[in-house]
Order: sequence, then structure tokens, then C-alpha cells
Amino acid sequence: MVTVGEAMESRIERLCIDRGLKMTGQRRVIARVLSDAEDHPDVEELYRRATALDSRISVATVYRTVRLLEEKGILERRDFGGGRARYEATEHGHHYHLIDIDTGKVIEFEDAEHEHLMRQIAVRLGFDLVSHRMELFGRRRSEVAGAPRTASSAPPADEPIDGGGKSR
Amino acid sequence: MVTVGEAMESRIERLCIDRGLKMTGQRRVIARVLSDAEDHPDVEELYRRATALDSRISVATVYRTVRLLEEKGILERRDFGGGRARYEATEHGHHYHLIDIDTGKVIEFEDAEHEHLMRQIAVRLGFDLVSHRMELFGRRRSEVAGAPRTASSAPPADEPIDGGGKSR
DNA sequence: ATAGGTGCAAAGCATTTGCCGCGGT
DNA sequence: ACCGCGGCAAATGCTTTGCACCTAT
Repeated sequence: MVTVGEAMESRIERLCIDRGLKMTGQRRVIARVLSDAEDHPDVEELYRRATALDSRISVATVYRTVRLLEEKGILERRDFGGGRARYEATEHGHHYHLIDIDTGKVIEFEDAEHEHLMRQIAVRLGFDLVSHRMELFGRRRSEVAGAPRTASSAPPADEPIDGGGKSR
Repeated sequence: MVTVGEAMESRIERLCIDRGLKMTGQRRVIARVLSDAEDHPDVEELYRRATALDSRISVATVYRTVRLLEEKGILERRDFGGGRARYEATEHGHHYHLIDIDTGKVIEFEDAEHEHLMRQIAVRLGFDLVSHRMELFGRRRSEVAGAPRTASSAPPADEPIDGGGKSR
């Protein structure tokens, strides 16, 4: 029988080790926080969650770690408007984001065709597509207009951003 | 016979007047710079061009004006990576941008279908699409592989970004 | 042992803002 | 005349960094 939870090496810690990164206590904690995150936290939020597990961590370290992991391709930086960078682990194939402009919640979705299309456009312009980004900003539909949608009319969302500041 | 060039009211000045904005000397200059711009300048660049026409302008005013015009829907803010906001006049229907990651040059292109597609996706997720953004980052193709393209193999580009700083 | 990591506080950058005199309408 | 505008410099907010100490490897 093996102890589960906090004791086990996190997915991201594994990736760090694989790339030969020195694993310090704070990196282990940050790696865990990132591995457990199911949303798109910004540095402040990561710092909050990390210090909750081990208070011997400074924001500077979170910034440094997050930058390092991004350079190593373990993390991806996102900009959903609001001035702060948000992070998510690189993994489960490309997906895109739709941001609820009223609540700040982020919905992920896939669009297999999209990347292919973008690649074609780039080629047509004489370029090889290296990367691309796309974000949708929307407002939840007031389901006044009859048309009943397939499933529950409240699609899964994730984290709120900020109470009500404008984007900049 | 009418004097042309600097003396005439610029396109953006017209828009400002139409929306009842008070037209000061500095706004007139900034409006002209924006009207004449065929690229996507950042605030620093706008400031440079504006002071070249009339030195009695401060960066603060450029920031204030650019923000005001964005709120009025006359300008659109862009983020091509690099930490500074870039601006372009709202006009000639939606188009997208492809950024040459080696030179920083920006190529504009259209994709009529795209917006429609994004709108559909949003609806499928239970949202009304309010806005969306998309940028492609690419590298000019080394035209080794035979396939001759239609026209000149050097598509039109515009402005360089910055000599060689990393995106952040 | 030793290259690299960390905390702390100061520095950096792009952008915003308070204050107050000045200029459009 | 009046309200908004612009200059200046200080303030902000996120992120980076210099320095001296500490710790994985």
C-alpha cells in the first residue's frame, strides 16, 4: 500500500526531473500546485496556493519557476485580458478558450479543424505556421429565444477572474 | 484650389468631431499621425511621430488620447507580443494578423469564414460571441520545395517591431 | 564542493493619474 | 465663462533582478 496525495511525486515534478531540473522544496510545491490546478491561475493565485502548502516560498520564486517551466515547454502562458499572465500545463492537445466577459470564467473547447486551417492560411501567405493563438470573448446567452439546446443549458466553466475590473 | 496635406482635416479627426470630441492641437496631430499610419505603431512610436509634427505633446497625452479613441471605437488595441500595445484604426472590415517571428513584421489577411465559424462555436457553448482575437506567428518559408506560388514570392509586409528582444 | 536556487527589497517597464494652469467651444 | 484637456511628475501594477546566503547534486 502506497501513500497517496501529497507524498507522491506530481506529474509536473516528474517532467522537471526528466529535464534535469534541480528539485528544491519550493519547486516541488509549485509543481504540485500546477499539477493539481484545473483552471488557469495567475502568479498571485499560484503563490497563494503554494504558500498554503509551504509558507517558505516567495513570489519571486513563483515568477522565476513559472518562467523556467514555460521555457522548458512544461507550462504555457496565456493572456485573457486583465493584465496578468495566466498559466496552464502543456498537455492534452491543443484547445482554445472562451472567456465569459461578465464573470471572467474560462471555458475550454477544441476545434480540430482550426489549426489545419490556420496552417493553410500561413502557407498561402508564404509562411510556415510556428504558433497561433485565439481567444473568444462572449456573454452567456439569455435563453429567451425558444430553441432548446441539447444538454443542460449551463455549460461547465472554471475559475472567476476578478470581481469586476475592466480589462485594463 | 484647396491646400492639401497637413492643412486638411484628417480622417480620424473627422471621426472625433463627429463624436463630439473637443479638438485640441495635440489631438489633431495625433489624429493625423494615426490617419497616416499604415502600420501598427505602439505608443512610443506614435509619440515619436507626433512630436515630429508638433513638439508640444507629452506621452501622457498620447496614452490618454489612444485610450479615449479606443473607447470611442475609433481605434483598436492589438497585442502582438512584446509587452506594448499596438494600435490601428478601426476600419476596412475585420482582418487578422500574421507576425513574422524573425523580423517582427506584420502581415494582414482576411478570412471571411472565420468569424462566422467562431460565432457558431460560441453559440454551441451557450454564448453570444462579443469579440474574438487571433494571431498567427510564423516564419517565412524557405522556398526550396519547388511549388511556384502565384505572384511574387515576397508578400507585402509592414513594420518591424524591435531589433531582437524576446517577447517578454 | 559548487553550480544553481531562493528571499528580500529595489529596480524596471508600460501605463495611469493627481494637480493645476490653459485652451476649445 | 466653463468644462474639459494637457504637461509634469509621482504613482501603479506586474514582473524582473542584484546581492548574499543556502541547498540539491
